Amino acid sequence: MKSVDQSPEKVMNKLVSLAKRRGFIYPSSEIYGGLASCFDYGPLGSEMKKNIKDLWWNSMTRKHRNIAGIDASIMMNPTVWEASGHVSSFNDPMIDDKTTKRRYRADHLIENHIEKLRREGKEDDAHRVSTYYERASDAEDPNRAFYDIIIAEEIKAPDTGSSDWTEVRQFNLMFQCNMGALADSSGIVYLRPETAQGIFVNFHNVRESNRMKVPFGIAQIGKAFRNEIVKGNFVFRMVEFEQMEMQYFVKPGTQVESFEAWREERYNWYIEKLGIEKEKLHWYKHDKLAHYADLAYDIKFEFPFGIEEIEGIHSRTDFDLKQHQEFSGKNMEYIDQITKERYIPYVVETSAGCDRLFLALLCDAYTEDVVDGEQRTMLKFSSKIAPVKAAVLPLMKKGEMGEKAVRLHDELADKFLVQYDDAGSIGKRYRRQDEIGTPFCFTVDHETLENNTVTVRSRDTAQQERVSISKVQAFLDEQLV
RNA sequence: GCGGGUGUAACUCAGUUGGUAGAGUGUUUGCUUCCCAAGCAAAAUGUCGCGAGUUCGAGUCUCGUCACCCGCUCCA
Repeated sequence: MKSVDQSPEKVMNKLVSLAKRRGFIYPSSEIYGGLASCFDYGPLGSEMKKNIKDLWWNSMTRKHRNIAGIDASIMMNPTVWEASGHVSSFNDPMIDDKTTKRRYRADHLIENHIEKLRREGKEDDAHRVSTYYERASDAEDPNRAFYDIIIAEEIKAPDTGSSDWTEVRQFNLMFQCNMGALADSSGIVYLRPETAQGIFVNFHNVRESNRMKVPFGIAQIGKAFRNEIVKGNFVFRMVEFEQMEMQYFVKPGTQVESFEAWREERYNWYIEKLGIEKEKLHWYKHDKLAHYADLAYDIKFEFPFGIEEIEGIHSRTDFDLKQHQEFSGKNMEYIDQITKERYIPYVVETSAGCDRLFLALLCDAYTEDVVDGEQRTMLKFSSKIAPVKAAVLPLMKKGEMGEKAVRLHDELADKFLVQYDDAGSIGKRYRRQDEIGTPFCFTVDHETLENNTVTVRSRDTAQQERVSISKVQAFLDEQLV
């Protein structure tokens, strides 16, 4: 009964409006017109996100004796990002051609132009442009200066010959900010574009304090920031997002074996722990590898807008630790005390997008069906991730039913997130809970007053059974495992 | 980034040739003593995305801007 007959935009629109109406996700700073690609988690959203993170954290740290969790700072010594390659490989002045929609490095265009002039024997022109170019690089606004040269020299795109230029913009995926009161380059720090580096720089700290032996892992949940050019698809691609990452350090040569083991474990987590439909998960093998990787697979999910990545499992080799050894001058080797071997460990990374997973679960759970001839909207969350675990509803709010229901609610609230609702007809209250994915409703009714049992109404089937009021907590305990 | 579309109540939307803002749903309160969005009565909620301009007068026309959606493009 999934709404497969609906167009993708329809489903996404419904999800976005449901998410806002019921307090899962709001646009950020909405009263000021919002901010591109930023969203806030509301009361239900933040509870659900916490459930996701707790599940991940427990299965990745507590269930593994050789994995420890950390929470590194978002801002780090800027040299970290030089070592990781983030500064050098994505910090370029770019210019777009509006007609051909191609993008070029502005500095490359000018350098090529100078070379071309030399080849054509126009040494004077080449020298002149070259002088401008050198000055431009040191100018207060190099982008503007590059742009002025490109326009003045009528530089055209090398491949298309077109020259319908936009402004020159600095394209850096990292957000910069200034630490300290002075806004000069000396105080520049970055908001981390990935959480992984916080783990790598703490390799020895964690190994030492937790007496870790290879193979071991370090896990972390935290925010990362990317100044994306393309934003959109609700919370799928945000500039501020939360990663759930684990870096697993292994002996060189054993990385493939470890990689396969993690692939299997991570895939199964989605199906077994989160209850995502297997048919909606897909593997994607990277053919083009990032500079640090020797093997990379993504777990993708069938969103209404396409099949997109929710987790990457990458074999990162010893690239990161090696880089940090070189840039920091600190030895990043691991010493095996038994075999006396010394080596820089290889790393297998599992990196999941928390917000993407949130969205995947929302999409996966969205269901429209018919109960007694009436259409209903329901979020069929697994009970572990459902934000509200149960609702307590007095059939009638006045009198003894209301009092008993309040007592039951208060009792359950010690342990579970439960809602109390006495407004409107009982049917309407069930539908309210269906819409936010609450697995169970306990209704205090006439029979409760006679024999202290309540009606348990289950979300998925709308079926009812009776359970003793004293056993409600045990019932939930059992159902929510 | 480019092109197209959209923006009015919490949600979905209407709003005529420019003349002081509407509906349905939802929410709240009361009644109804209730097991799947029932009914009756009442109420609250609006920077008409934002800013300029034209006009005696702008939700409506013009320009700019922001946000979202679709397509393309890009993507460590």
